[in-house]
Amino acid sequence: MDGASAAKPNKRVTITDVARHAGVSTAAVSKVMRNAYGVSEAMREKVQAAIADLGYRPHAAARGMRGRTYTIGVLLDNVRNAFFADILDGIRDELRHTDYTVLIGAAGFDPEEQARTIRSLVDRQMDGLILIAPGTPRAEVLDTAVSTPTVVIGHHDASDTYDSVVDADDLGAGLVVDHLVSLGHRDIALVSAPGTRANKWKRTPEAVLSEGYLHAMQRHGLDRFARVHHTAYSDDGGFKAGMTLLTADRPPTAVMTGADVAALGVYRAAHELGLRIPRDLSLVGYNNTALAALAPVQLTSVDQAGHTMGSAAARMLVERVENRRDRAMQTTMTPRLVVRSTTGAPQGR
Amino acid sequence: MDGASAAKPNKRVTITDVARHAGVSTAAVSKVMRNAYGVSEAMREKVQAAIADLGYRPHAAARGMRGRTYTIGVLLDNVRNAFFADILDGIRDELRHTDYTVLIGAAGFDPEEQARTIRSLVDRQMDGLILIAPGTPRAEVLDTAVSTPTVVIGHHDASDTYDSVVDADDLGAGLVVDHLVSLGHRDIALVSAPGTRANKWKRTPEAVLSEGYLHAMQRHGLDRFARVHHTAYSDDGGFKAGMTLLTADRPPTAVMTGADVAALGVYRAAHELGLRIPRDLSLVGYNNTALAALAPVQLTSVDQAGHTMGSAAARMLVERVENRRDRAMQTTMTPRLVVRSTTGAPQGR
DNA sequence: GAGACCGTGTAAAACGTTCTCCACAGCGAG
DNA sequence: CTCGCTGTGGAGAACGTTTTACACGGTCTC
Repeated sequence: MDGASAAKPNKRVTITDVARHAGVSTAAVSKVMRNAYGVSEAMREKVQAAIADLGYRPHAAARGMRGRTYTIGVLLDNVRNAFFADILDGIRDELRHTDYTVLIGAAGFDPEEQARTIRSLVDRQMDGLILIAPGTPRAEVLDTAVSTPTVVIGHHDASDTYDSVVDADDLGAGLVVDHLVSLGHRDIALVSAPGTRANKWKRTPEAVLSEGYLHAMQRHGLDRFARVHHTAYSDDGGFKAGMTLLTADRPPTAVMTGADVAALGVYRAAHELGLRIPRDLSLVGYNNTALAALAPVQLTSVDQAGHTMGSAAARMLVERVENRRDRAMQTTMTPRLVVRSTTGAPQGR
Repeated sequence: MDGASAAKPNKRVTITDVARHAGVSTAAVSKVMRNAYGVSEAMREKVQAAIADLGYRPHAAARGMRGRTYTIGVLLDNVRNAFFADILDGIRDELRHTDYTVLIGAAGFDPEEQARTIRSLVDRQMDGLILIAPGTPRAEVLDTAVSTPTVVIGHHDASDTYDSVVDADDLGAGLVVDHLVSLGHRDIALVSAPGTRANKWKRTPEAVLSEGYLHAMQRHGLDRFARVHHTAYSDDGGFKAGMTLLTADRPPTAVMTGADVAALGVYRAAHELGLRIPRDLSLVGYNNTALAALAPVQLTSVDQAGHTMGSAAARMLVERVENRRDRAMQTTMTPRLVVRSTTGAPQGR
């Protein structure tokens, strides 16, 4: 292979090296790399041979100074959420055979830190951004979207600046309520995320979910049973919510949650209180993550097609990056109920 | 005016703008930014005021052309592994109050794609790399480590080029075997990952784990019971392994696995075969991920202190990036057994 | 009082690309 | 023969930083 040039240590092969080796100008090499207009077949071949010979890889940072950087940045709050992993897979699969690389910024839940991460991505000259349910003020997102193509996943607030991909969470909530009602439940509680973020997102996934839940309860004439408990989407948050709900005067016979992991927290609470599932309590999660399907769990959940959402987001983003579309658009996915063994008919007690 | 070329409003604030605003040279501003030697107090204040005034943020790509980019790249195969999430948290916490940003490349399991991702990170001028159990040929890692400071997590193969952080997996295996033996088990099987990667890593985590297991079995005089089953670390892989092991002529009374998720697959197999845990089968995972602690699971597992491993890796990497150390080093963490309710005394059957 | 040295600041040369012009050659039309 | 067009290639100016090399004025030392 290249035993000869192995001697020189860490010297990168640059476009100039390629140009010299092929006996052409750097401009020509650049054109070939970007397959831009104005190169003859002969030129293309000559240059490509030189590129292969030298093992040239363009320096992304340098590219970023003038043109594209062929990098897509993804912001998410935490890597632990298996639903996000589905989205990421979708993004990756969509982009696999393109020149784009996906880099992930895991920012944590703190809005300020998320904002910092977004700025970092922009400073690093990402060609486009995919923000998964960002907690930063909407104004900031709008701001960065002006200069960097952006797709927001999760929040239903549309915009003419950024594109968005959402799941019809209201429909999802309806599916769950319908299912539970058809089993005979009437006292159905919802465990949702705290919607108190003072950041101008009006239609967060949790808000839309709650809305759908309330409408569905109303539709079934069960308004008076409706109650929403807000808590963090985590095992612990779910546990606390479960404890509160299940030790109330008139505990619900069914609990639906906005995230699988929270449902498992409720599960733990029920367990601790000596309630059996689904005999004494029916439990439904959301997102249908790998957790839900686990052997000892078998949680009824709502599938959001995270993979599809991810690939849709990636596709939309690339369209924008490559200037093939100049109007904002929204994509909405339809959720599907996956019934497993944590839901059943309520046993009178 | 036309809508097409509309709006290039967002002109970035550059170092030149700051320099002009402060009435100094760009070199001076640069020095202040990097707090380099040779600026008077007055100068520093003047420049910092200008920076604040204009909201200047250095352009990382441009920085990358000459100096640092203040970005650390992390390679991992899949985001789903909760253990990796712990490591990431550790990295993030360590770097939180520094100027560095962490970007994650999730490459999947294909070695070729992992290699491509590593190259991407290098091309994007990362200051340093943290590779979590990379599947790429060792030679390639050594190669990139020459030009970019690199920390390898997981593989026990040491090097004088890259730093490494590992868990004493052999000790971990010993802990598990000791625990199971003390409960009365003798027929203990290990479910490990396929070690057949032809990529020159001799001492992968799985290999060291198997080694530790075999030694421990030997130590207890249980050589003849020792058996290692290789499978992918996934729910499905664990299920298949469980099926094979548990339907054998002389099924083991205890199974330990190299990953929690695989243990849950075995759990599913046992469940399907009508075996109760821990009565008919004791089960131990590895990594003590959030999965293990889940209410319906309560899996005995080995804690690897992923958070600490991550922060150690980050600390070591920054030392290298900032040239505060020029010798390679290895850090080894000590594992700890966390006993939950999937292990118990074997019931003769 | 000459030289060496110090601390502070700047000018200008990189860094590796992209991209806008411009030059040139060949060719068809008038 | 000139003109204008077209298709191909290259020169060179950005892009926003860092860094080197040096200038300048002042102090210290002998």
